[in-house]
Amino acid sequence: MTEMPKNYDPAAIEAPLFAKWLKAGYFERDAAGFADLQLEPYTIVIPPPNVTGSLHMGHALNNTLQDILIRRARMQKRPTRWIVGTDHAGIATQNRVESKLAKEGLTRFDVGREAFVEACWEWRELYGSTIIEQLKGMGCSCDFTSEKFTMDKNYVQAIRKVFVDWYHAGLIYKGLRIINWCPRCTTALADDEVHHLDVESHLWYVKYPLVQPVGETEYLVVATTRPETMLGDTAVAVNPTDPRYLALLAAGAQIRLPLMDRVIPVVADDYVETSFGTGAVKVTPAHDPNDFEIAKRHDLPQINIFTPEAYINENGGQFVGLNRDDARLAVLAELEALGLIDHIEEYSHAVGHCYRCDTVIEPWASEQWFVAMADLAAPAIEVVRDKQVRFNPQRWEKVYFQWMENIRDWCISRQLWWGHRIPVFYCDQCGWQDALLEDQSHCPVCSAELHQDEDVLDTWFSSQLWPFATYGWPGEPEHAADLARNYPTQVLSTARDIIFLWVARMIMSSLYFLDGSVPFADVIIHPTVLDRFGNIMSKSRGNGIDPMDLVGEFGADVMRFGLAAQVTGTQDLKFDREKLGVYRNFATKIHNAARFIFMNLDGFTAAGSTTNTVQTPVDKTLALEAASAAVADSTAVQTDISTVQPEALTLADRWILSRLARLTAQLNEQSTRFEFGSQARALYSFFWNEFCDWYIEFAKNQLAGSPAERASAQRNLVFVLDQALRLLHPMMPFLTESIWLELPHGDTHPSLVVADWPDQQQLAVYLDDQAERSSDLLIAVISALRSTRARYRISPKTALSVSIRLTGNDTATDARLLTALGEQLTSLANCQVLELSKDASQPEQSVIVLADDLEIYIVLAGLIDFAAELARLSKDCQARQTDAERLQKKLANPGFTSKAAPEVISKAQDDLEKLTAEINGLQAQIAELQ
RNA sequence: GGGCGUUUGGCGCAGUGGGAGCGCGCUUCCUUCACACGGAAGAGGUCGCUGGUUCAAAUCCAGUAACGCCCACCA
Repeated sequence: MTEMPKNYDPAAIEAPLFAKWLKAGYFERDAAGFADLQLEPYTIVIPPPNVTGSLHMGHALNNTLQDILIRRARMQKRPTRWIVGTDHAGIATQNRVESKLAKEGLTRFDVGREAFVEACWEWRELYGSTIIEQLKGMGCSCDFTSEKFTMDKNYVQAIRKVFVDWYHAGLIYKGLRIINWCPRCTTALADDEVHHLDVESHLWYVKYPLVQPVGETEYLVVATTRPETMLGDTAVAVNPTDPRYLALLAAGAQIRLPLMDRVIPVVADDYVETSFGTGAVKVTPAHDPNDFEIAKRHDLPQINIFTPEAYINENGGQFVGLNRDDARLAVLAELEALGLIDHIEEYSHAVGHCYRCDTVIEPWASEQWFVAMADLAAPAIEVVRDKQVRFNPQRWEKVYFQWMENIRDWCISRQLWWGHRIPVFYCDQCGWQDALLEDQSHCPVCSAELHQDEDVLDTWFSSQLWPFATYGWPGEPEHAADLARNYPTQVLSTARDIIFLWVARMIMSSLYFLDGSVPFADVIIHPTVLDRFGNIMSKSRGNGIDPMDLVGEFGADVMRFGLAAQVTGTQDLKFDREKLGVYRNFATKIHNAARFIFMNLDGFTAAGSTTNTVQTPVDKTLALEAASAAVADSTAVQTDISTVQPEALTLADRWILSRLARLTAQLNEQSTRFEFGSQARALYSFFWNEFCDWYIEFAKNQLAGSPAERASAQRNLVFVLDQALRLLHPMMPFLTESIWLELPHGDTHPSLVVADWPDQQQLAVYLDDQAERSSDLLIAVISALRSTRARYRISPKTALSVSIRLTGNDTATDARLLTALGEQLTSLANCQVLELSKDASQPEQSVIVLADDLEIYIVLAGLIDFAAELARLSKDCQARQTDAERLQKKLANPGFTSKAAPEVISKAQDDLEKLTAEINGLQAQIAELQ
């Protein structure tokens, strides 16, 4: 590879690489034979996106995180599978197809149920793969060979089994309740499918005349936010203890309901708060859940005044045919005309909206199917309490508990056509009814024709089975072994708004149907992706960003890394596309580091590098203890990570290898806690600030040195790059693969996708505190020289002389380390070292720069600006004096010396001593300059 | 009404008991043979506020303010 362009071009490499990976079968369970079948399988089920959907930023983030986990597990050789598929999304899909029909002037009723469902399937065939293709575009390594769908054949069987079992266990029942009705979707919704939004409205105080005045009282005033529902009022309720109404109650007062001319009672009910409004509540049993309960207690009739589309029906007298908004205006106008509006207050309250179409929900009395939740919830609470299922971050378990402990029965019937039809069959002849696993046409009792329930099930009723229905459950026995080996899955990653809708229900159904096993060990609740101002991204705000646009502009790797890097445990993610520029720069940096290495590999082959002839250390003065010995022993590092063996010959080599070992350990540790942001930052700073900024610079000297030095530098550059690419691969799969395939690492794996994850244990032999110390010393000296040059505008071409006085605790070691780095000092800072010892003296005409454990004297004969230098020294001295005073005060404090940890005290003492010496030195120099 | 989260340099964020870090932006210098999507050197913060615990608080506790999110049937 000789002609690498300066900039990384993702568009050119991503699609072909992905196609190659797919063709090779790397994403399938046994990863084309590379997985170690002895290891525990690693499975994630994707939260199935809606077939109607296209990728949004939340998906982009969520699927990035899952792919990071999956790719890493795959490189660790666990049998890995990321199960992918789509959700039939009852309401959403039905809405799409209905609006398509509407364009032809048709409704679903015009075409009929069968043809409509057929149209839904066609729609899915046409558009259902959009989001799957987008996942591929992001580089997601799902097992695309067996895509699942929540209406697959076996899935239908799963649904029926669950329904029938629960029905026969008495957990599913039908009942007349006030449910949430969406008049646009014309279906019932579950409580958690309703979004409550605060709406600025009014509280209307309406006079309800008594049939017979009680004393002076001729009417009651009721307060309401929904005056139009008065058409369905069947009582007025007051609190039985309310002194204002005791006389009325005693007299058995009755109301003549305005506009409807209906006589309704005044009832006493504890539900009524005396402090709100007038303490008198109009009771509309068919359109309010509380009123429904009051009506049950007082045996009041229910009058439904709405059609399914929320128009006033025939029970609404003169207002029949009006929609609910017009009805409100008309009712108010009429009441006003009759002088029955007492007064009006501004009032803001929460109003339910459909989570699919945003229409205002109508509480509606209706017969629906429910799941009794209490018995299912109890064990599901337990498994989270005893950590069989862990929430990450943990605080989300509180949200889960809160909901589960107050759980209400789940309305599962939907008045839709697209979905799993409720498998309950009725006989009109004899009244027989049952839930059946297989369709049946005739009554087993009287042989009359049966008919099936018209409703379909809530989409979440099928989604809850996703972790095991995707394994073919209950299609035993062929899937039983698969399920036994691979269940539970490892991780479920999702957004927080889905904890109730989905996560909780998967846990409950899994516990019930899979012998008490949980569906996954860890739940990751990832941050919400907000726009750059911190607003939720939404269609109505128009502030959404299409992830595929980002992939087009920056490449999938940059988007993935950028998203992962911004994940924290506590904050939502304010996403600014401009910020991706940072990560594009990082990708370019990686690209160019690789480019540099490729340009310097003349004469290098991986095969040549595998001869374990370790070169004699270049600097023999460095009889460096442990690390060198360990590395010289060729058995210390196995050859199955990469066949290129590094050589820790110089301090720089030892340093970068030590840092690499530390990074690997750190990533492994953070990964267990799902800390994606800190992993990304660790990778970023290792690669850029350590590998590129320093190691590659060090290596340039070695590359220009003897053939032995050059060969050693080459193999170390290849080794570290190879390892870094492995560590980066889960986050940036394309870029890393494109480089890795060209790199002569000697590894025979055909792709980084199935190569080995760096082995923390094997790398641990490179941990080397001394080498890390050496880089601190070197960097301190180089920085001192560079900043001095900058201050006095001294050209980098002007060679400088320095003397270094060592002031640390182990000056012998420091001297040795710095001596060994002399060559690096010369080339990176263009200087020569005059003296290096604990007794070094300050040369004539030099400036002093202090660093940790070093006093650096830089000879600047004829170059010093005395005024500037004096100012700088004074400032430096002052800062140190402030620190010294603080330490003196601290050490003089008996509380500190008696209570603080001994090491903390001795550190403070050391620091003070050091500071005092430094201050003396600085003052001497200041005196000299003055 | 209840719960959760956030508040650290201009902006976006790390940092959980021993004297604050990163990226962007900003200032100055450098187009020298990986990278100007670059390199080098700098400036910039009394860690929302008040009180407490502690020898020691950005970090623990209490209170308070602002912002955000979730749950909740006062019409």
